Amino acid sequence: MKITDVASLAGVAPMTVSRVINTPDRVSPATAAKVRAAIEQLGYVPNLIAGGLSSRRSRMVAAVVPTIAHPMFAGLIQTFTDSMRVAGYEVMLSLSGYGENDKEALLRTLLGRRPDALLIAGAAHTPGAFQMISEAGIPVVEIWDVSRRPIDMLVGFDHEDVGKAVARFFLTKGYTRFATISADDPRAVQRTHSFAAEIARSGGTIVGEATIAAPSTIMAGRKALRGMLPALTEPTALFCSSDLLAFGAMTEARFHGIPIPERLAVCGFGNFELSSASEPAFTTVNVEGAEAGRIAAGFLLQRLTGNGPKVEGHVHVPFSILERATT
Amino acid sequence: MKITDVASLAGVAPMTVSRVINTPDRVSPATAAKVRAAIEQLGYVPNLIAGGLSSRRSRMVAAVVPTIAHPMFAGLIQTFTDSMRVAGYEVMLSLSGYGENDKEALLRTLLGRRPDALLIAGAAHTPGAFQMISEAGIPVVEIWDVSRRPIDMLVGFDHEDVGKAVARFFLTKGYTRFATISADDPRAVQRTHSFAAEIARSGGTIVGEATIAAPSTIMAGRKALRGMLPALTEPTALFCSSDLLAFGAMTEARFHGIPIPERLAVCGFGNFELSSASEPAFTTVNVEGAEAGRIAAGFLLQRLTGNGPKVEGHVHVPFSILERATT
DNA sequence: GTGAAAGCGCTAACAG
DNA sequence: CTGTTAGCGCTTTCAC
Repeated sequence: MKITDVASLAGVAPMTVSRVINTPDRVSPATAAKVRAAIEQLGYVPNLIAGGLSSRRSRMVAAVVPTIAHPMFAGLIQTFTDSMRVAGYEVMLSLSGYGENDKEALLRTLLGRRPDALLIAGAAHTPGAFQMISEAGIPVVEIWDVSRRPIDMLVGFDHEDVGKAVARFFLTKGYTRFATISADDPRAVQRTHSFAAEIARSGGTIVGEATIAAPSTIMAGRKALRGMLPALTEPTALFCSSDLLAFGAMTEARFHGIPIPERLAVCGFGNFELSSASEPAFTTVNVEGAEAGRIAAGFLLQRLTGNGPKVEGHVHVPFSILERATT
Repeated sequence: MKITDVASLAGVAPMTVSRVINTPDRVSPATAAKVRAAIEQLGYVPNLIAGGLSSRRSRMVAAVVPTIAHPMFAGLIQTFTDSMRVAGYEVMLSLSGYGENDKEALLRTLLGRRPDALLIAGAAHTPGAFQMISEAGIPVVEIWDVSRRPIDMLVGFDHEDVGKAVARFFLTKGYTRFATISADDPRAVQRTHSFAAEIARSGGTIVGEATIAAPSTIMAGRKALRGMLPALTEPTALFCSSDLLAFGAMTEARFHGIPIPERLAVCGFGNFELSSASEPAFTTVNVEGAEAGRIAAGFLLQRLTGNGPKVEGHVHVPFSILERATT
């Protein structure tokens, strides 16, 4: 079933059918109705592959994120997809995982489908990946990470700022002993190191440090806390690189009769539903993923529709510490 | 940068470049090396759009699932994507949400890109959707739900069997009073109704029934349990349509001093990490999503590679009740 | 093992 | 407002 079939049934030229589908304003209502009837009758589904080849616009954008299990990414992808869809672009979602192993191969097949734009998380691109993206000649938004040298546009936040802010938050509350549980992915490590550095700068003591292999799980949090049990004889403030780790740590702490927050204060990261809905609700860092998705879509659309000047998109997404019952 | 550029740099015909990329066996090693050098030098990324139009094979399959927040779907998509990728197919993932509102529009744009195959969750297709899928002329696997009349192939399980199995499980343990908390999506309702029917058939009493709007959340579980507090004066067995609801219910119950499992036995659904890693770990129903993904990919690939007879794929995915500390 | 010609289904560009 | 012509970049098919 192709456009010529519809055209001959409706008694018009193929180009007119194309116009009815893509630019209905430029067709008289009468012929449009005829064409639509033919489309309906034949169950015609336009071949976007052919259309894309001809127009050099795929009406599709590629999005690469490590996971959407994280609420920040889930929210981001949700609003990004919604915003792009409204503007007539479909989002092709690829989950890259946290390993950077075959990202170049992934990019090759992705770019081979000639997306009109690219959203990509994590700025740790290999030189090859960097070059492929640059040479694709499409607008690019990098998210999640504040890179030293963005390829094009950027919507992110500084992970070091987060670690520092949590440290200051704890210090202001008067804590002097601290511990961390962190996944080993680069961003989590950045947050954790920055936290530790700020603590050290202020004369605090780190009494426990645990690192677990990404991705974070509740069980990993439980196990990590079990390992630092001996250090928790005096009041300690714990910063976890994920709410899952924080929840696991709290679960294990309660299991061992450690009072929260009296003996163990806890702050997580991510604002998972778990952080607000479990008992006690725990303090965490919230990053506005949904807002980031909207901003990223806005940047790309501004380029794609070509209105106005070439924007130099570069935005820091706000984050905030949500204080709850564990600090 | 196109295939003719590579061809002229390598001093061969475009067709030879195409062969080096797609069927390297049919090219002499010497010319292949020349061509590969040219590809490398130019940073050539083949245009899969053009290739797809010409060959009528997009090397892409579309997958439609309501969400990947659910571990069953997450596992399914993971193994499905891996299996297809190994066979040379990219997966285009679309999240449809639980509403069936604009599924037809979604399908139209999806099928417009001419995927070579389709994986689709939930069998509640509108007549229009059903027709579009049938007429696409590609292999289709429906998952998650055992439909009355599958479009093509099917990998699923019977939600009514799950409800019944959980009812029998509770009955065998000697419970006589029961309650349910269920999301209002069709599959959850099926499980819950089947559970209630089996309980009624065996003379048990349903002392509480709560329905919440999908998607399930921990908070909704807490709130639902709060509403049935007056009914929980005697030992009761609770079946929740999701582990999130079950965790919420348990959290609220403990908050009100209701002993688990003495006064409230709990069984969830989904085998989220929460069910095994929280304290106490709770009983739940596990569905082998990962296995389902592998099976679905196998079905599709058997059709796509065209080896052997036309399979009539129709499989029930196994589920099991994982008994833990709450029953 | 390699090349030449033709065309996949659609739309840009230009006429009328 | 509608139609015609000429490709988009690749692969199929057939020759050599």
